[in-house]
Amino acid sequence: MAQGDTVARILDTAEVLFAEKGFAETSLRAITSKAGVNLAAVNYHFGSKEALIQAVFERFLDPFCEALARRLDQANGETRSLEQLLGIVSATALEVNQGDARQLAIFFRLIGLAYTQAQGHMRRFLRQHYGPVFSRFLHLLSAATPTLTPVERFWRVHFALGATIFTMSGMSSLTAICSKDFGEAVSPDQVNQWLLDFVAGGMQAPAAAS
Amino acid sequence: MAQGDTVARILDTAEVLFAEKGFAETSLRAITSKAGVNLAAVNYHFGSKEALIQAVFERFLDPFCEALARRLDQANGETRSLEQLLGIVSATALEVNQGDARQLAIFFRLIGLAYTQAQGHMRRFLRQHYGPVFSRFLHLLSAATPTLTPVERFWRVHFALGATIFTMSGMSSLTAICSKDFGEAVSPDQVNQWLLDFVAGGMQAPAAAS
DNA sequence: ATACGTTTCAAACGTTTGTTTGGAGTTGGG
DNA sequence: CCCAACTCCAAACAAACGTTTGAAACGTAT
Repeated sequence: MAQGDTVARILDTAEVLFAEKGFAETSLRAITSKAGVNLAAVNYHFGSKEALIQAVFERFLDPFCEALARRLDQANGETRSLEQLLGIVSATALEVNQGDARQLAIFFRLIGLAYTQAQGHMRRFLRQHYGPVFSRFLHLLSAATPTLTPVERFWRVHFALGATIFTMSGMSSLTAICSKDFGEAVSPDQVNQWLLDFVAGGMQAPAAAS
Repeated sequence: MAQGDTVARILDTAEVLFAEKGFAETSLRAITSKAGVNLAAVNYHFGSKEALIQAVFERFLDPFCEALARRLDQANGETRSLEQLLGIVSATALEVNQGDARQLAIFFRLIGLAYTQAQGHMRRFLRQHYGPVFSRFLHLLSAATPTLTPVERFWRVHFALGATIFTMSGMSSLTAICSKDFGEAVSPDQVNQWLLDFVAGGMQAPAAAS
């Protein structure tokens, strides 16, 4: 057993198991035994299970938000279409996961879990740490969808978030079903492109007369 | 305490608590104490916690699928546009929940949980019981979106599912944020209409040249 | 009134959970 | 060389979990 970085081994294993089964369904014993470290290591290095969960999120969300901010800076001043803006987010997600499909699925699955399983402290943590970047993106999005009212845009953003998170977090099982039913394997890049088409179409859809 | 229907009281309470916190995070003690029944009542009437979860799903999914099939029958033969088809599903969801916004949120939250937290037996149960209705809807959807390839339609359906489930399941907290940020309260019906616009736009979006 | 099937109840069952403990290894500077 | 700081580990901790038990309470037909 390669000793040394117990912390990294715990984070690696916890990330995978959390993505697979959720937070409550993943015990510290499952994590530590699979990681090959002692049970007490989690409480020693992180303090508690909650702190471990936060550490897992920080490790993959910090680089993502930094990379996103960098790309937004880089494309600053240029006139950006909605497609360009969505493409930046997509490219950032691919960049921080180095194009690894498995890790990309974990990435989105964790984000989805944060949204659906987060109780109280987790939501506060996310908003405090990553609120500013999200606000900045929202501001740019406003410029790219000038015909929408703020309220309508608010809701469409969440529709788009739902489509993205939901699909990407279930990517592995969905691609399996897809190739079984249609006999053709689709690449994550292809799905990603289709998702961009869908979201762009939805964001720009005309408001129906009520 | 109104005695008599312990089973219904357990189902009512479990439904709410499951929707709030998920399956694993909701203990039988929390359910039974809030329902005002004895702890052993769950195992006596349902057999196990798993069986209780399935019973909760049956109770709200059976009426929904029956109502959906009825409406699809009723509109049979007519040429149906995509908007009409989506409207039928939406109207069915509203019908079985009697327009109650709170119950509608619970409805979608449970469906979302079934998708994201379901492990093995639950997926099989859902597919066995409700697969046929879903297949039938898919067939009608194919007719309404003739320009899409089967594979592309498959994925766009899941994008739409994600947008719907994700949004509706978080409806209560989202409407709270919305009214806080924009000062105006939006009705669930309004959100529902906006969602239909978004999904229709996404489903009919042109495929981008890669 | 008696007997019977059903339902409710308090209490305990054995597991599993997150967390804590005290001592054994390991490492690097005085 | 030795002390101090850090890390690891087997073991135990209290608490919470789903489940089971046996008796009490109930309504109903005999």
